[in-house]
Amino acid sequence: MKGYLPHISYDSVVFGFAEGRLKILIMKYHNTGYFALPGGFVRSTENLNDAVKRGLKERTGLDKIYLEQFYTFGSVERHQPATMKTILKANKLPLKDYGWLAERFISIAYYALIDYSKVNPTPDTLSDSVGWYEIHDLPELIFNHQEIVDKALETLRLNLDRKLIGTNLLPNQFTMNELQKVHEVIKGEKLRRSSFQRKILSLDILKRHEKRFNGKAHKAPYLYSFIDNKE
Amino acid sequence: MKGYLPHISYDSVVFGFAEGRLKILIMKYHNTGYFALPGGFVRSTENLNDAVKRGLKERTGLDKIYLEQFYTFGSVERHQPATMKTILKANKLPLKDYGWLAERFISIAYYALIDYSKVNPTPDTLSDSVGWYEIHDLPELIFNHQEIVDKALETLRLNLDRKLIGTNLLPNQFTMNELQKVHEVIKGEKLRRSSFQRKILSLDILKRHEKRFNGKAHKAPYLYSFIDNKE
DNA sequence: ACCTATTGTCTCAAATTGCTACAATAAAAT
DNA sequence: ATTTTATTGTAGCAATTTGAGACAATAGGT
Repeated sequence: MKGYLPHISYDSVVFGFAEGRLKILIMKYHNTGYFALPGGFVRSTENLNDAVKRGLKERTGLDKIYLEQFYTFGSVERHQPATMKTILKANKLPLKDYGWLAERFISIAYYALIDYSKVNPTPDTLSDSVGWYEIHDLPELIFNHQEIVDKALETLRLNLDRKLIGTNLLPNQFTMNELQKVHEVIKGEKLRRSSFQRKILSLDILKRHEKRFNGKAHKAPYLYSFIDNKE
Repeated sequence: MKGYLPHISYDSVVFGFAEGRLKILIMKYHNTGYFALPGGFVRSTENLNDAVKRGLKERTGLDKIYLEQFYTFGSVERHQPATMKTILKANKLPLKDYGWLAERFISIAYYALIDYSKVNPTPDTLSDSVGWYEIHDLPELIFNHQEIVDKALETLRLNLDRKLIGTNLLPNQFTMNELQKVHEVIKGEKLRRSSFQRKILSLDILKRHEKRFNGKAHKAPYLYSFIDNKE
């Protein structure tokens, strides 16, 4: 317990984009072979959203993260005390102090969109690694974490056009082609180059910068950045 | 405590449609003048979703309800122990047994869509009335319940076209005009009759029945019902 | 028999999207 | 220096969807 709200946790699906693929952060627990989403708990006098931000800062080193709550998982089937007891034992943590971790939790799930290149994945005390995994090639995850990932991707897909969030997965400046690839990998389908470009530009949310000369033997693309406020 | 998960509650925004208006169920607490959304708590071995269904069944008498979770509110500002203590005092409930109600709660919010004509609003032990209020003409609500209502309506608006849910607010059979009014009142804008009709019919989700003769001096409209499964 | 309000549907204009084509161009190849 | 190659920016037209109005059909009143 020690200052945290009992039975309440959060899980986060941290999306990054690299090598043309959509990736998420997965933790591996010490000496168990168990894989899980990064998660945490809420202090007794802490805002839920702040708790999640705090946890993400610890795991990624990033401060201002695009973050969205998408579902709260509250089924009793989620509760698998044996799994958590195995993890505690592998970490030599006494049940008397840490047994509360093996109780039932209702977990609020968030997804985050971050610039892959800026992240410095940092394990916590229970885990010996935090790493990037391609979203369609994940190891087996504990509890219902695979379900959480699936729902995160589904929600991201639905929100992609409504909110203008693809840019959160890219560096400050990016080419139209990179943005299109982000959209394609989230939607899981190829998009027409000319239609995509026309659509995005008509939204008036991008600022055009100088070209990027990348040494390739063809016309150099313009760089764009996302315009936040436009009054 | 007594078998419930501490610090966890749910709130429900129950939508109904009557007199061309969108309404929701609001409870009034005994002897206090406090108004609130219908809510409740989760038993230690109960699915979150089942807890909400159980509560709605008690308040409305309905069994199969269209229900959707839309957000979990976890800010500390929600916590206003003085308000809850006033309610307990007005109900002559001793703090020693019921003080847990005045602690901090993280609340999972759901909205429900129901057939207004089928509901039988039933108060619980703390409240002396449950009644329908037009969504844009609510009394002042406790805690952050107004924020919850606002977010429920916003989510309903976003889901209206994506999911095919307008029919859940109407009786089994309804006219195209009634369905259009439901859409208009949720979106907060007038819709074109011919475009609306064309759009809805093209979805192939409605079955046409006989006409409804309502004694008015004009052409009688067809009745429709929602088709669930179509293979 | 005519009038009135509403319904179901058609039509054409306007806007959006799908798809192809083509000139521009950065650097490698000749 | 010229040609070649891969990619980019954008124009143009077809196909589709949506907006807006019009009109015949009709249930019941006058």
